Amino acid sequence: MAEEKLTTRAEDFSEWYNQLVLKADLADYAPVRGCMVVKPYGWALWENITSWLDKEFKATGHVNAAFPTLIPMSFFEKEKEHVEGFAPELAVVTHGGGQELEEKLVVRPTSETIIGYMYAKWIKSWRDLPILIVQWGSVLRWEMRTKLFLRTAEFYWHEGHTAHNNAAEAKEEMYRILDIYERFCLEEAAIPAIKGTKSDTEKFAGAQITTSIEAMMWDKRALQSGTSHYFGQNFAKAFEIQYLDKDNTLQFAETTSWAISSRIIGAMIMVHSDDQGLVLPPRLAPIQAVIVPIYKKDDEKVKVMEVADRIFMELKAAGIRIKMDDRDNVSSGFKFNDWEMRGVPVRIEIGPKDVEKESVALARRDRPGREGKTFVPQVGLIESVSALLVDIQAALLQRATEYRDANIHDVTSYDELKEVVKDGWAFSYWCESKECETKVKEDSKATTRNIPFDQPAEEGVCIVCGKPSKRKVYFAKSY
RNA sequence: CGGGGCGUGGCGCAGUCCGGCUAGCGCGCUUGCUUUGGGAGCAAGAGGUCGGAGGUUCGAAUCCUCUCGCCCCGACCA
Repeated sequence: MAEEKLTTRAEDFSEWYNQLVLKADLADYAPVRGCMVVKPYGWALWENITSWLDKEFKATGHVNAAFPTLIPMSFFEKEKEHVEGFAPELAVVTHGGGQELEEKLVVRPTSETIIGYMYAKWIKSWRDLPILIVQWGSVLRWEMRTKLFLRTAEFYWHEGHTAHNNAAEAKEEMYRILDIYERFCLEEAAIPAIKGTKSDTEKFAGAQITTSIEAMMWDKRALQSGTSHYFGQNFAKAFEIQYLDKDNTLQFAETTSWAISSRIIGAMIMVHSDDQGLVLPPRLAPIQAVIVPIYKKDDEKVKVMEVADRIFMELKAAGIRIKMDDRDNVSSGFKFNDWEMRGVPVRIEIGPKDVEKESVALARRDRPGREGKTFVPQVGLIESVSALLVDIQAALLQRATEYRDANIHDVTSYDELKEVVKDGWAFSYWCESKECETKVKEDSKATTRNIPFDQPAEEGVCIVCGKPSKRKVYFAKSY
């Protein structure tokens, strides 16, 4: 329950975030270092996220399956870059049933290796391809510094793993998924994420190409909100995923993997929420509208509840995710603040005056306080609430888009770049060399986020070294 | 792993430097009455042995040693 005010974003953004997650009832700290408990309200939000994605994956031919949590240690040693990337953050099981294990087992930090192993077993012929499997579950990475949702030791996600019989199709798959992720961000989460390619230093351990969607948080830091990788034949060679092609030649498969994690909840918080608490996009909100009945005496209560109950049933029947707040032990003022803290998009207040006038008060969460309140007739309320939900969804996306665009700056000199990334993103030409990328990181703590797919027609020169450059990249401090 | 902070009823804290009598306070919780259109009021209650272990002492939340854990800031990452 939300008892008191939040630290404001301007005071201390990190503290604001920590308090918000707890007070909005999304998650709690678990008794294990770096781990979180996702509370029912947070999980309901996650379920709305996953069900949309699940539907999209199935619509594009993917199927779900489950692979084990424990992976033999030796699997990690088969792909050189992969093991180097993940070795520092592995949790290892050394004992089982009171005995020391002959081969240590790793708690999966990601499942490329064990799925690669299984694919090698399953794939024999070109007829077995493509194979398009998604696993929903959790993984564990021994993180040094953790934060609820954004970076926890254990986190929840889906990981898609596909195998194909040619590179073009595998790359197409990578881009197809990235498009789904982008649509999810735009249409569902109201986050204007930018699609692009990761630099060599930022790409996934073992990938040939890593693409990402990058979003700007309220504090203007970037958050990688989804990734899609093309592995070429790296994992196929490490795990011997081979098949006989139509011409009877032995070929290595081309594989991909991709993921969006529970971190996306952190992104939604940091993009939309305000000093009153959580703000959720209506399409994903577990509760889209809450009814707060207001009354003084018992005879008022009877009349108010009669109307409130009727409206509740009507809106519920219309498919709106609605909640009746009939708590008798807290004041209506408390309820207003409480539901604002929890980010419910629309609040419907029904009091004696509304019963009389056959109206209700509608309050929209994206404009907190009294400013967001309007009075509308009870007749046609389904339509007015539905329209308001659509309007809020659009307003959140628009506001986030304007904010993002206002804080991305085209820069043409290195000094300008260093200045801009202190409080925003810089967009500039870059020669794609590791040296220039490292220099920027050392000088300003900003890293390359991604090289967006949409590029200007003309070419330019690298912001750091001045050599000719064909593509522009985003530089920003990131989470 | 380095730096900082913190472990005292469910939550937030005071008390710790300068040991001492019944370990306080706010919020929350329970019960009752009055309240309810922007975080209600009064009254009566319940609830802790002070993160853990050892030590010093007549006496330890307080001093000493060890230990466990959490949070924040930096180097790695969805």
